[in-house]
Amino acid sequence: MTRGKIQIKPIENPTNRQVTYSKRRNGLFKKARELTVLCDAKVSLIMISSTKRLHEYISPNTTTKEMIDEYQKTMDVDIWSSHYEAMEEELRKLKEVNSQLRLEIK
Amino acid sequence: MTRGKIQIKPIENPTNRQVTYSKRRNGLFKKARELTVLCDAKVSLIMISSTKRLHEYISPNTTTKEMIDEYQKTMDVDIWSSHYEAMEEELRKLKEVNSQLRLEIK
DNA sequence: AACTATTTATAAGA
DNA sequence: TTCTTATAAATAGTT
Repeated sequence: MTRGKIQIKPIENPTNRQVTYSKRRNGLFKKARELTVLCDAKVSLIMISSTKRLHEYISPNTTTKEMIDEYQKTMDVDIWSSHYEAMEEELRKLKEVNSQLRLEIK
Repeated sequence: MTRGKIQIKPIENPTNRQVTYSKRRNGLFKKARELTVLCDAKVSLIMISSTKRLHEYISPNTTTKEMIDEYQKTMDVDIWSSHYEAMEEELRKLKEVNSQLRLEIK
């Protein structure tokens, strides 16, 4: 981009990669903030670096949960379902035990 | 920014607002893609326009759910809990019935 | 962290 | 919506 155009390909050197990540992360945050204000938009932006650090931006007029709910509704996917699985298993077992107990009473 | 610098404040004219939204949304997508490739990062970007349209970018090496799980872990919030309420109530009732049945057996 | 030469993004106009 | 282009903004390489 400057001092010579770059190719969009993985930066091998870890230090350079981290520096570029920091610079561009800030650039992305700024753009997200501007979009929010200029266009009355809602933006959720979550970034995880190659060193596993997490950074997020969320528009002031919303919440991350609200954005995810909206995403789920619009994309017609059920992002919560896997979280129900353990609970469903517990429910199933309780019902089974319950049936057994009723049989014993008879 | 061009043909004169702009102020970062709400665009009142709905048509202009929509045009700017489209342009900047594409800009943000491009930056998100570049960050992913250059820095081996994971990016989740969800945008909702003032006209309630939703657009998203998710890095190819992850999923929206994985990003949300990571967010939750890092931020130490429980974004799922409100989704469990009905199930928790059902579990509570089943356990109660279960206890009653055990009492009857005795 | 700062600097700056360039590239990139984009506002307004067509 | 899509293209153009003058200008503002972002940023890669350097210090």
